[in-house]
Amino acid sequence: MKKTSLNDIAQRLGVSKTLVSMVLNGKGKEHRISDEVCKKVEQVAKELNYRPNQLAKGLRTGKTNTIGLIIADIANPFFGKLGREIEREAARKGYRVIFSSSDESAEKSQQQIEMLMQGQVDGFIISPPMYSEEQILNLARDKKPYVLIDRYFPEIDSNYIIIDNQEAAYDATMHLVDKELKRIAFITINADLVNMNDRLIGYKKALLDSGLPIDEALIKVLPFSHESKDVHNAIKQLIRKDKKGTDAILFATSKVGIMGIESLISLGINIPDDLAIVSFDDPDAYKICYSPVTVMAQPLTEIGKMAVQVLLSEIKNPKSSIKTQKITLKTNFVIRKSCGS
Amino acid sequence: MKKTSLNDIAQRLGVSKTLVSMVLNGKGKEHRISDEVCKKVEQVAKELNYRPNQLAKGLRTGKTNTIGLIIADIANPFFGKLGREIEREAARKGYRVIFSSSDESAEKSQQQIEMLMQGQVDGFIISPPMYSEEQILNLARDKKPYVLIDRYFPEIDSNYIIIDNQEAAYDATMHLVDKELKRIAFITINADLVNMNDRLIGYKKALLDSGLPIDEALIKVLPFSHESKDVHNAIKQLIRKDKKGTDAILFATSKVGIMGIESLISLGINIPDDLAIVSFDDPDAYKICYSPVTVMAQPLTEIGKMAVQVLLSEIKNPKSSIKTQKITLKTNFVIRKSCGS
DNA sequence: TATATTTGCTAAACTGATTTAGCAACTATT
DNA sequence: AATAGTTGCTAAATCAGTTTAGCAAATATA
Repeated sequence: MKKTSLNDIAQRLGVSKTLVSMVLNGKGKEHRISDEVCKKVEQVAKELNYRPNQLAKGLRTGKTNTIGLIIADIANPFFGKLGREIEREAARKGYRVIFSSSDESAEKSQQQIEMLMQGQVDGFIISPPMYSEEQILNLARDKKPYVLIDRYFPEIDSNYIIIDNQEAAYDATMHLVDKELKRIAFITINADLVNMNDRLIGYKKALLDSGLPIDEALIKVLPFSHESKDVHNAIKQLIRKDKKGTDAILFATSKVGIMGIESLISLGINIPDDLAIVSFDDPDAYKICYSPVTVMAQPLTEIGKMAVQVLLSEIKNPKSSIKTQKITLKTNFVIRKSCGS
Repeated sequence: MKKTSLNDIAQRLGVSKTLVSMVLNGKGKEHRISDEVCKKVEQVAKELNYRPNQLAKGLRTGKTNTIGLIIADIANPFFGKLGREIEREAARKGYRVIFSSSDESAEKSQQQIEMLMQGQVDGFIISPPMYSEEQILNLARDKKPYVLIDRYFPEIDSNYIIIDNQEAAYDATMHLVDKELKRIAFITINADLVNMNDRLIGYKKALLDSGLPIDEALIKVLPFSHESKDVHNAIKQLIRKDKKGTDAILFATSKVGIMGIESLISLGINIPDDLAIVSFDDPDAYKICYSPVTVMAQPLTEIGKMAVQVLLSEIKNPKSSIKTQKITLKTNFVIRKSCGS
């Protein structure tokens, strides 16, 4: 049972495949094909269960209706949820999505972009790893539509959808300040990424605006490829009894936060009585902690939708690439028990 | 800056594109192309940064080096992690992965399969939703390679990779029995899927083998599209003080388990003192509960690897479709605090 | 020396669609 | 009646590769 092609339909009806193609693309009227013939073509197409070969179509038209999505790790719930939203919106617009996890490695992301550049995707949605500026510039040079998400490169004029990281960190910190907490720690990762930087800036700004000192001992920058033990060490340093101690911790990512809570539990620290915590992102895990975690949740549905929309607008109207779309969304602050309600 | 094609290379060297194609596919020797020419071709290809157009290649060869993955929901950490493993193994073998979330809907899965059947994937890895037997049979009829994961249809002879759900549920239940817990509840979902059925069977079998009665009041079958409130109601019924109460709960999925724990927390139930719990699957959330959850973890890396390997073996050697590969893997029982000890 | 084989390469067909250019046959206009 | 325009359709080019069949020249064999 071979797949039916345009030619099969054409031959069966004794017409040209040109005609069949036109009719099935809804251009029958436009090309003045008689109604009678149009109907016959459509009927036979249905009968033979015709599905156009997307490869042939793509080869000829240069469009594949496929989006390449490059994120850090699809197993990370943050990217999983974001990926789902992107998939959903793309499907709504008739697009498929190819996922690739870059593990935050510029090298892998480079390989993946190259692989997908070989005529298989119409554009990219990318959460670019550190030091991948070159790749992004290459995309622009090759006139391949793309949108960055989660972070961007300030020195590159590109489309992007991000959240206001500075403001989010500022608000989260201020919430802790308002609870009369004085020694507020910040645990983040050593990533040379604009979003991480902005979170640090927001945190510091909030302290400054509140007249609190910025104590470098309270700012823990974990190695980029951080593991449980790195977080555990940082936390042990923060809660050392002989030092002045810590009243609260702001976690820069949920990955760090989850490890952090694991660590705090193992140390017998009571949240929020001994220590208040607030974290970026909102994984399920935070809802079933003994003290559910107050979070700065990202509007994943919005981000996904906007990313697809911006990308498609660029795919469909390449001239618009003159003016890039830079979109900053608001976060949702969700107050739970972890910072003392 | 147009993309360079085979022809560009051929013209620049004054040779045929046939030759260039042969050389770049490593068939220079085989076709007795002189070493000198081979070298020149390779050099120019590198110079012009030549990347073959995969659409053209796919059109001619009928191979796309792409796998279609259809799962319930990529935002669900279970499928996220599994997807990641599949992606990893596929990449290792030079394959890309197109993800599609079916939301456990046969209709959506049908649409997605159809979409991807249009010449874009070489084969499928599918976690088939209920009542999608027809689609699977169609795949077989169209001679499209595929592998089922997580569940399968007993009446269809197909490749699949699953875990031993009966044994897993049996062991989990037995662990609770060994703790001298008598009234062991089972919360599952109303899914007409072989994996869910097997879990129920394993649970019942363990009770029988232990001489414990099977009390239907302890078996809560939630609606298929279950929400928090469904779980909450089930749990309220289980712990009603006027009834005999419940000593332990076995959750059939982590989605149910997470909602269940949320519910138990809100009701002020202490785990494991008031109630022991064990769950299938092992999301991050279970590690940072107040009482980290004892789980029956699935070997996701194994499942992903095997799925890709079985699929590729079938893609590369279609005759082997005579004998299907049915693989059942062992689960890992991870004992944590949630069931005492 | 004549024939057979090997070497090194190419032309053309093919995959399955879209798109351009254009051809009959018929109708309308002058 | 001659010209112009419309209607309804098709042939062929095109996208960028792979693959088949085969050719001329060089070399080997009888």
